Order: sequence, then structure tokens, then C-alpha cells
Amino acid sequence: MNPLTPSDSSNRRLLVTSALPYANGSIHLGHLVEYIQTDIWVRFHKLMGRECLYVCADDTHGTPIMIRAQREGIPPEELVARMRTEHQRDFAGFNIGFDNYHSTHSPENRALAEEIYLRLRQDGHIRTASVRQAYCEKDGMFLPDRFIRGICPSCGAADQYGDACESCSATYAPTDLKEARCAVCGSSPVARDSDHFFFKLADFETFLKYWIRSGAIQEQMANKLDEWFLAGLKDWDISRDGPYFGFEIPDAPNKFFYVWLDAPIGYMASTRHLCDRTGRDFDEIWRRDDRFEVHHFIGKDIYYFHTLFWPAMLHGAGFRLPTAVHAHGFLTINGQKMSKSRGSFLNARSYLDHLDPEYLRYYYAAKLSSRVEDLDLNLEDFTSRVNSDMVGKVVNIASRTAGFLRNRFGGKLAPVYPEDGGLFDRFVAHGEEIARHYEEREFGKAMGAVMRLAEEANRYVEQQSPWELAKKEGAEAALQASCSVALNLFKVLMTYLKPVLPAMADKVEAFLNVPPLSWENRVAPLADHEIGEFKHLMARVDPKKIEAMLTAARGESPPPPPAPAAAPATQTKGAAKSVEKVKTADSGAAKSAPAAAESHPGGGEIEIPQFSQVDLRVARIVAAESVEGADKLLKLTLDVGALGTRTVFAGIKSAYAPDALAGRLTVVVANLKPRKMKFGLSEGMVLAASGEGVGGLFLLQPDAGAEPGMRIK
RNA sequence: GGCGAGGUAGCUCAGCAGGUUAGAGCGGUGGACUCAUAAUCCUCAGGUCGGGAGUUCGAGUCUCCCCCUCGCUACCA
Repeated sequence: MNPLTPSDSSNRRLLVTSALPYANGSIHLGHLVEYIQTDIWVRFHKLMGRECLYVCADDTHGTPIMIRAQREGIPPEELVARMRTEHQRDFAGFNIGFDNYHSTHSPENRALAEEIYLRLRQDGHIRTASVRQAYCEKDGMFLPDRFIRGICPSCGAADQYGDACESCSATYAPTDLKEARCAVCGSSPVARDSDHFFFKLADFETFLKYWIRSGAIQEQMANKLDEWFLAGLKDWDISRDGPYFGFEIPDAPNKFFYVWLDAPIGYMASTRHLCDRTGRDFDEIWRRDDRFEVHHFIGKDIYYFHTLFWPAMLHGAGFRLPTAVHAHGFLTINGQKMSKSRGSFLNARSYLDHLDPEYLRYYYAAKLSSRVEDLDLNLEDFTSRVNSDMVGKVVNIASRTAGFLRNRFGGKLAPVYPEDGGLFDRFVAHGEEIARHYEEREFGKAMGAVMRLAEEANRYVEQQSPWELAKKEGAEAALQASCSVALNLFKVLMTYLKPVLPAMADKVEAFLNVPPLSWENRVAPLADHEIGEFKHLMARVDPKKIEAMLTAARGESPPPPPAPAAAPATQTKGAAKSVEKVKTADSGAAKSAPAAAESHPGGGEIEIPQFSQVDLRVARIVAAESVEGADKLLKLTLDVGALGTRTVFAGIKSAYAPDALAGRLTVVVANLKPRKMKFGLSEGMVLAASGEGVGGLFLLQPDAGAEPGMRIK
């Protein structure tokens, strides 16, 4: 038997977690893949009558939180509290049913982090070493790589992070960066030594090698981990110098636990909080492994924290190990990675403002498997799938038969469950297969099985033709019988869908006038029973609302303007590629076919507000010079009046000599997102005309009298 | 550059211990019906299974090479 699917025993007890969302950002649809996946799994186990505890918490520590709080002028505790409220509200909106939601900035977490650390230290798994790091004297703090910006030592690109160049992909130490600056205050950092604490991961190599092949993690993940073993396990730096928002390390003043040290411990802290609240025994869950299963659901991006550090920490500190770590892939939207700049970054809140959460729960369920695969949210597919499966197939069974029972029989089902040729029993029997799919996290297969049954139920109604029976004299019993059968089939299906659609299940329970549906009680058909009034169980997805959601999302972070025809044709290869992606994403989000939109980048109508998003300005070319190493680019220095001076790299060298440009006026896209190019930062785009197959490039120029900085509209 | 995942009908995906005419849902076509949220039921629609080579009596299904997409990573976890 697959170790990931423990044998079914009715007295299974489980603790289940989703990864802790970071308190620095909002919940988005990508996060929700995981929370919905976990929630469905948890609800399934509860539906089966098992004890299943679902805990989570906000992940609150680290430099990004500290700095953001500073910028907002509030204490980090306040920021963290606010984000937690927001997160919990979003989760509630999607019916994520945590049994406990806590915070890593909690006394429980501090106590457990200290306990684990001290235990590891006592057993010799912690060592100290001096580390040289960038230090900002003005801010009085060490700077993580991401908080250092400077010029890439390899290619000279400006404004790069301290660890790697986004322009040329070079990697380096922060100390190699030219003209390094603190990302917070802009001053130059200095190198400074400091003692750090390291967790000696290599002490656990043998144990880990065994554990990752024990069936606790997916094979794909285990394969990837082999790479790390091959490279050799390195000690893990678990301390940070103050100021740092986190927990101070025992016996080490002004040293704090690195955020990733105490984050997974948050699973335990939340458990403890739950136990204290409900009188359960924490030790029974986390200090021994024969009472509870412990399952972590995570994204594939954080697998090494959960499959190397985390089990090693637990093992070293004398706690139990997770029963399993389940990783899922990333979300794409219309085939593309979610992206703020492409306007496809959908927050949980934006979705909830326009659409029913149950749509998304079903759609994700229909596409989720146990494998580590990315999941694509294709919005057209989303609409047709939800509408046809949920409304057309499932809800329809009830909606087409409830009326007869209500109008002709006062809502009464047949006094005895009618002869149905074994249909009901087969529906019940399919529960075993569906349960197995749920258990194995093959939700897509589970949904497929349910839909096949829904089709069968509709076929049954078709064959019985209650609307014919309703017209026939003396066919009352047959009419009542066929509708009773259909509704009983519907009830079984809703039981199967309850983990995915808790809100609809509630409505159905009210409609059928029955106690909460459970896996066990699905076997008993309803007879001699009065149902309630049938009301709409689910509205169809309205494509207009999807459009509204996308528009709103774009409004939150305006995308680059639609590619003007005169975009400089010469950019680096990588940059050109990015521009194309932007186009594809935009056309994909619109209702026109992507292929058609791509072949006519200028096609498709837009509204004035969209056009107004492009800030076109008159600019005077103050200076123009050729760029060393670039054969098509000219570096232009532009005077844009009140907007100041801009540097723009334009691909017009083939048509203009630098000397001929100085002093003349032209048009610039002033709000184009600055693009890092190999030769420096380009802060806009000048407009020029060019024709397909026709040579030449013609820079736009306003009539005499225009002044630099004037808005063009 | 390294590693991982993937490229199957218009769309979303199954299939893969190699074996009869490659499947499903949606969309599309034609028909039926009118109870139902223009839902449902029946029928049809024929995609060189990314390209090439190989193994085999026989390959989406195995091997090798190549192309493309996505992601991670780049002696820094």
C-alpha cells in the first residue's frame, strides 16, 4: 500500500496544515490553490467522520515586515495584526475552515522555538561562526541581499539586487556590487563582521536520506532533493542581528531567530493554541507519532524548508516527524504566471468582490491532482466548466424535479423508496471510488466521477419523462416516484461534492430538509419525507463579472500601455521577449482569441480611459549619444519639463545621427515602466513611425510652439 | 548553464506494465424534448498524439537526438 494513503480506519486522527502566508502581502488566487486543496481534503476527512484538525497562522517575522512597518510609521506588531485580520477575512470568504488560525508572533511560538533551539544546542547541532555582511550605519542594521541595490559588477546594469543581476543573470556577493546603496535610506553600506548561529544540517544527512524515501513525500520531490544531497548539505544560518522583527535567541542578546526558523514552528504553535483552547493534549499530537497523522500542504517553492530543515529540526529536538508533506504546483492565469505588470495579478479580495468562491473551489478541485503540477486558471474554461458541470448537470437534477413534488405532492417524497433498477445503490457504491480519489488528493478524478454520475441522473430523468407523467391520468405514483429517485440521486451527489462546495451543501440540506450530509448517511434514501422549497443553489458565472474583476485588478496596478506601433525595435533579446509576453497576457485576458490579437497588435478597440493611461509628453532631446556595444541604440537625454530629465534608450541609430537629434522636440511615453537594459535604465520610450518592409524610421515631432512636458491627449 | 515539469482534437485534460478503428468534458454540427438557471437527451464531428531516428511483429506509450513552453537554480539554501 502506498504510504501516502494510510489504510482506512474509522478512528484515524489527523492534523493538517497549509503553509503560513507571509504578513507582508495579501492573499491572492495563487495562495488559494493551496488553501482550497487543503480545505477540501480536511472537509473530506471530517465528512468521513474522522477527527481532523486544520491549523494555520500568519508568518510575521523578518526584515521585510520590519521595514514596511517603519515606512508606514507603525510598530510591526500593528502591521502584523492588521494583515492577519485581512488574511482571515479573505480565507473566510473562500470558506477555508481552519480549526485554528494563529500567528508566529505569539507566546506559544516563542516558547516552542526556544525549546527546539535549546534542545538542538544542547545536543551539539548548533555552531557559531563569524559572517561578514553589508551593514548600513545610518539605519544601524545589517542588510539582507535584497535590501542592497547597486551596479552589476559584471554587465554594469544599474539598480540591481545584492545577490544577482536581473539583466545579465550574473551572481555575486553583495560586496562586489558597484556603488552599493542601502535600499532603505540610500547610503553606502560598509562591511561588518558578526557572529551567527548555524544549524548543522549535515548531522542529519543519513536520517534525511532515509526519510525522504520513506513515502512521506512525493517521488518528484525526493528526486529533486537528491540534488541537494549530491551538492552536500550545508549548515543553515538561523540567526539575524538586531534590529530584527522576531524572537531574540536565548543567551544571545540582540541576536534573533531567522524568520524561516520559527515559521514552520508556527504549525506547532497554532496546534498548541488550539489545544489550550479546547482542552486537547498537544503532546499527543506532536511528541508521539502513533495517535495523529500530521500532514503539511505546501507549494513546491518551499519544499526544501519542509523536507530538509524542518524534519531535521523536529528529529533533532525530539519531536515527531510529519506523516507526509504534499507539494502542489503554481497557478497560472490564462497560461501565464500571475503578474502585477500584466494585470493578471488577482487578489482574493478582487475575486470575492465579483464572483462566488464556490466557482473557484470547484474549478480548482476539477483540475487538482496529487502531482506537483502547475494549474492553469483559464477564465473562459472556468466559465464554461462551472456553468455546465455545476449548474447544467448537478443543480439541474434538483431544479427539474423539485417543482413537481412541490406542486403536485406538497413536497412529499414517495412513501417508500421506489424501484429504480439499482440506480441508487450504484450511486452509493461509487462513493468508494470517489473517497479513494479524495484520499489520494486526486480531486480532478473525484470530480470526473461525480460528473459522470450526474449525467447518468439526468439520463434517468429523461427516460422517466416526469413532464409526460404529469399529463397522464393515473400516473401520479410514477411521477412522484421518478422525482423522488432523482432527488435521492442528487442528495448522494451533493454528499460527494460537500468537501468542495460547503456553502451549496448547506443550501441543499435546507432544501432537502435533512440533517448535515455525511458520507455514512448517504446510503439511506429519503422516503416519506417532506422537502423544503427549492431555491436557486448557484447562479451561472457571468462573463461580465469576470471582465469587471479583471478591470478592477488592472486598476489596482495599471499594466503597461498597449504596445504603441513605434516601440523601438531594438531591445535586448530578453527585453523583447518580455514585451511579447505582456501582449499575450493582455489579449488572453480579453475575450478575443489570443492568436488573432497577436497577429494584429494594434487591432481591437479600446476605450478612452484605456488610452488615457498612456502618459504621452512632449520632450526635448537635450543630448543624444551612441552606446558602446549596442549597434542599434542611441542613448537620449530628454527634458520633459516638469517631469524632469529622463534617460531613454531608443532603437533609432539606423535612422538618426546623434548630432542631428540634439535640441529637437519629440514625443515620449512618460509613464512606461522603467526597463533595465544591458546598458542602463531606460525611463520611457520615444515614438517613431516605421512601415512593414519599408525602410526608414521617422521620429515624431510636435508642431512649433509645443513645450517640453506638455501632455499629449 | 544545471535541474524539474510539460508539449495528445478549437479549449481544459485522460490515456502511457507498448498491442484491435487514440479517449472524456466543454465548444461546434444535426436532431429530440420542453420538467429545468436557453438547462437536458441522442447523433456526428476524424487530432500525422512537438520534430527526427532507433528498439520491436507492433510505440502518444520504451531508447537517443533536436525544437518549443513553463518553473526552479546558478558553488549564496
